[in-house]
Amino acid sequence: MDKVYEHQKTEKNIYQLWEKSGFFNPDKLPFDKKSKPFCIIMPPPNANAPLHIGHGVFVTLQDLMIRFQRMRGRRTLWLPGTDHAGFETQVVFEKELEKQGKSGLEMNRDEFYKSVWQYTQKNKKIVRDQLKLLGASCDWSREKFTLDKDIQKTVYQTLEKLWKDGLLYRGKRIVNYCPKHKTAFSELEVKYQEQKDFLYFVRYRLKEEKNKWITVATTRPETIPGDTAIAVNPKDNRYKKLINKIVIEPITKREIPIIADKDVEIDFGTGALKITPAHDSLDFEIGQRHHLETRGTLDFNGYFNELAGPLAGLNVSQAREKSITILQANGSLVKKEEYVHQVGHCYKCNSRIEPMIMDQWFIAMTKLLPKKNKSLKDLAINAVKKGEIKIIPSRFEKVFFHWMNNIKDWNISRQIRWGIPIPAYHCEDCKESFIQIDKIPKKCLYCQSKNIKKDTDVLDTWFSSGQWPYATLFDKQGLKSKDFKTFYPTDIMETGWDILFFWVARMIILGIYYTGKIPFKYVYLHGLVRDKDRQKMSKSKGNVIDPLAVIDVYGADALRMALIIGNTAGNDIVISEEKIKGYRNFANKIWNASRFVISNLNDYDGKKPILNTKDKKILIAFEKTKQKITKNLENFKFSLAGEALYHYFWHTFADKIIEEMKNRIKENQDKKQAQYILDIILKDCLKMLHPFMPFATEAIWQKLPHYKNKKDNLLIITQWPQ
RNA sequence: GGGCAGUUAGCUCAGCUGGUUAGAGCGCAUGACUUACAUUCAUGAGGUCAUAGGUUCGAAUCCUAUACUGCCCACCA
Repeated sequence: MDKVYEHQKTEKNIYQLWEKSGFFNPDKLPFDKKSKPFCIIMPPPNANAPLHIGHGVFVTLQDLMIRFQRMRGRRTLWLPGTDHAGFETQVVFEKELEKQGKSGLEMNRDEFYKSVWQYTQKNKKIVRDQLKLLGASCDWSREKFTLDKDIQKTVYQTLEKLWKDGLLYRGKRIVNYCPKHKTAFSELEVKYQEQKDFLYFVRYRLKEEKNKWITVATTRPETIPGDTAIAVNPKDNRYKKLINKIVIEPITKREIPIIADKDVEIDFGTGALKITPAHDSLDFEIGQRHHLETRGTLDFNGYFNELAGPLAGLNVSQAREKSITILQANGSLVKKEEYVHQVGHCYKCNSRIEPMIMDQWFIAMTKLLPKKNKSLKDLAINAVKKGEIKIIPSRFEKVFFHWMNNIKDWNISRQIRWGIPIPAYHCEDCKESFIQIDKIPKKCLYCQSKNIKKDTDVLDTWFSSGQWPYATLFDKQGLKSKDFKTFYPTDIMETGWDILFFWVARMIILGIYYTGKIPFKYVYLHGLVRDKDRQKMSKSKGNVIDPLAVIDVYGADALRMALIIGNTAGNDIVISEEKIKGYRNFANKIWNASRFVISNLNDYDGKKPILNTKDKKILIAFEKTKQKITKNLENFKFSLAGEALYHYFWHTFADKIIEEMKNRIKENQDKKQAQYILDIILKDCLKMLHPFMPFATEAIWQKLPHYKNKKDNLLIITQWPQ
């Protein structure tokens, strides 16, 4: 054995050794067929970029659980995959094109799709190689991509079921529209930011009485041409007499009514609210209640149209300036006040989100399922309430309930080109829309007209990844597939807390809805990785740690250990090069302690000698340590388990036990007992360290004298010390 | 506006179903090339566990306030 542990020499060979064994595949494990299965479906990384250090966290934690359970004799499946990541990938890809001086707009739809396809295939391969470098013991024979034919088929079947159950509808609603990306988003993709603006007080003259006015407060005077009413609270004594009167809108001089609605806050501004149903969600709601016209004055490129009168052709900020000028000139602007409020922005490009009315597909979250007294929302809430699904740490259950209780219908239409096309058709004659998944329809489902058009939108990427736990386990038999029967519900969903709503909640909803069963029993939420100054890692800050570079210098085991220790559920973790270096040293410590033990076992027969009290005490203390470590692992306390191992191995086993036995062996005092203790403890330590630091421990295991010539004797499937 | 978390050694954090002198890693100081390992070893310094009350025989750990810090959620125009 070398004097220093050299990971570069070892890691690749060891991974190949495992792969060749086939033991990543649960069907090939030499365990009893009746032994309990254990399954984690890997959260699919986006196939649009190499992995970053944050991915290292999930890979390490999941591989840790997987290896632990495999060693405990469970038929263990860790199913890998990648995500096409619709909008995200399109944005990344277009940036790449830009760098080359090209534009996605130059390509037609098919060309664009094909180019992005190739791009993701390339990245898929990179991601796969990186996962291997990290030591991920996942079953590559079951690898999936969210755009695989079978996955898409399942996604369509879920969509069709929702449609047939009346839970999928198309409707003109206010959506969050990004004028730069020209697509609508769900609530979750909107980032609210505090912004300093002005609150403009604008007066509208009453039609019948020349000198009477009603004043509203607005931050968006440019939307005045879209006003179709002024609303006041019916309880507001100031305005009671004005209800149902007509006023003149001050920019395009249209006549609009004053109406009464309970949602108007008496105390805010003047207590009178201008209603622009086409460009504000509350206004839209009020507009619906009062059957007001929706007057869309902004087009999808972010410019005002002819309905905006004098503002036509301007963008939002130009229109705002011009509207103020007009209002000032005709005496309608009473005053303006500085005003700080929250404004929605696109989470990607930070453009201001424009609430717009669009025809989109929505999933009804609160509508009752057929023949059931429950909605999709209820299904998810109940599963967590009843404890069928446990979220770790449990404080996130509160957050989950809060979000679920206030959930809105989910807009799953995206106006982009990369993704799973929505299998929907619109009839030009009767204006109805319908879903058809197997073949392209020739006629309208409702009026038999042949004048139908395909929907050009794609599905929100979370709609497909929301079905990941069952879609990945299905084969042609769907619910009856062997893998589905064996591994579903899966055991643990391990992911970051930042996608609890985006992803975890949707998996729970869709999983229970489609299969009738929960998708997983536990949700373990890890924290985000930060640098040593607690800063979020990002390329623009230049503080990113490239996992590959780290592995190259310090080894995958060191990186894994650094990502586990100090990492507790739901809390962000801090990582620095010094920390990784420390665990590189630990790997070397394990190597050298093992080297010493192995070199002193030449004349050891492996039989258990009679031990004196002192030696027995050493073994009893070790038993306790083993129990503590196992218990911590069972309870998701990975950091504590790792720390205990680290500390025991270095400061008890290496510093004390080896030192003592070294002398005894040298002086030939109770030598057999000394050898026995070293052998026993080393082996069990290697076993327990294996899920944390798989490469070094397996490499050492292969050098243990007793196993030199035996086939199949891999640490990866060795039984966990009891 | 609502909610959640954090505040423990110079730094990063454990510990928190209450119980002996409060722990780790890194850093620091001093001394060692002792044939498993200098990616090492030995020894050591360093904390009124944010503040103020309370419960208790006993609190870093439970309760109540307060102060910072961070995060999440929300259609007051």
